[in-house]
Amino acid sequence: MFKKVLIAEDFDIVNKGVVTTLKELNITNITTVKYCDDAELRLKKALHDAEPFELLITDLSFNADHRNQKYVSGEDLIAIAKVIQPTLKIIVFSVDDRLQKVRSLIQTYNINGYVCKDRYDAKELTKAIEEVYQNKAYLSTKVKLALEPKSNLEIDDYDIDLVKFLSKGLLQSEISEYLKKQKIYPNSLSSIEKHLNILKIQFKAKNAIHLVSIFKDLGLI
Amino acid sequence: MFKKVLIAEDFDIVNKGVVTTLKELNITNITTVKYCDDAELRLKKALHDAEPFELLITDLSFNADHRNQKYVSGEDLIAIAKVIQPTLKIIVFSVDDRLQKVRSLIQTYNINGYVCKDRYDAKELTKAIEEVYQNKAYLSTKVKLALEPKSNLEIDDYDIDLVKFLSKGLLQSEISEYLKKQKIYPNSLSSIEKHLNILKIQFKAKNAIHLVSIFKDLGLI
DNA sequence: CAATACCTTACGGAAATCCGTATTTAAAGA
DNA sequence: TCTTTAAATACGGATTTCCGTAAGGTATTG
Repeated sequence: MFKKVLIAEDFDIVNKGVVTTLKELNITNITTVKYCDDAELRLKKALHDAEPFELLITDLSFNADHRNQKYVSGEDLIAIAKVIQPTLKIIVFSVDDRLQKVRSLIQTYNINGYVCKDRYDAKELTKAIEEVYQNKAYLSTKVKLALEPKSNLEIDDYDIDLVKFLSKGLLQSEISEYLKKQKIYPNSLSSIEKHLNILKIQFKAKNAIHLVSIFKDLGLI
Repeated sequence: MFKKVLIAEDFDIVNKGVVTTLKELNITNITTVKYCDDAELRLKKALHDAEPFELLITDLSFNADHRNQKYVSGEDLIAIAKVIQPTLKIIVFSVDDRLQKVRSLIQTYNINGYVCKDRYDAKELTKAIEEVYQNKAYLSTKVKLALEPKSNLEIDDYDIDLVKFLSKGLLQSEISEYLKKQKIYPNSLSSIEKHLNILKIQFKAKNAIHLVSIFKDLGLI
């Protein structure tokens, strides 16, 4: 079993829960950090001391607070971790169950496991650690479909961003301007209208306000 | 210290974290449930066996799954718990940090503590348990302001309803129609526009979508 | 390579909103 | 009762969204 594990998770209580779960697996050398920046330091130091971590378990979202941080998300952390120590095994542990997100993490960073925070997450986390230790990949049942071909019900980040812009009060014309500046396509007003319209149909929203409201309720934005 | 505690929390890992925290307080008689309905049964049984729980620590939101539930939220659970056992101490443990929510829980159910899931939540939860044991109330620093007198920024129910209607996708003209049917005044389209406009200025919202978004973030709707 | 399917973009008219101004109504005070 | 003040309503024009149609571009497939 893994000997040395790093946990990056901002909530105290979740940290405790993960530690308890690891101890049940007889893993004793456990380090926990509440900030991604701390995780980077720990990874570097361990490597420098020739006692590298074997596994990183990380959350995706970290609440911002008074401490100014270089890396603000689990994704940032994963990116830098893979640079520091390419062989490091990584399991993501997050409430986020969007297939799109999972898929992109697998494709971009080649993460080894993805466990959703959920009713039976302790069991799944345990299983994930065991599987990853045996060089297998592990995905929570909730996101197993991530590797399947895309379903047409899925919303991609582009569409989520559109709704997010709306929720911040931008006009559709302003969104178009912004996307053009960022060279993100499609960016015509017409396309934005169309995408939003499709979303409205998919989510049975009566209008843009309703759509934003639904997205907020679903936690998509 | 409390002898017998019930924890209602759907996520495994958080459950483990809370249990670990309680054990550090030398509380040994701990029951955890993942569904509100189970919590109700446990409370009733304990009372019937003349070994009632002294403290309930409950989350507010519970993910829905295949199991059909009578009580779907922590608030539902608190309501029924207070009926079953009015003397039960209750601490809410939630990520929700909306003052409006906290205030309403205190006023409606007279809960004893409210701890926000956050970076230092284990410490706060510990503190909350100790304080509540001494018959004091405890609120996380994040939501301490909930008990302060209402600021003049707070808005009346009429205005909140307007924004709520918007969030459900009603047109301003439809809202006007509805209010006329209900004989609620003011109900002219013009007045509705004006009220919404004042709200937009108060909350620095760029447009109606933004306003709804802000209201949702503040937990006003 | 042609047929097709799909996506982006463009355009125009209808509907809804935003916003300023003016008028009416209701409440409050002298 | 008469003024004063504030709120509710009415109205019009500008802006934005909504929605259908159509043209152009690109990738897929037989």
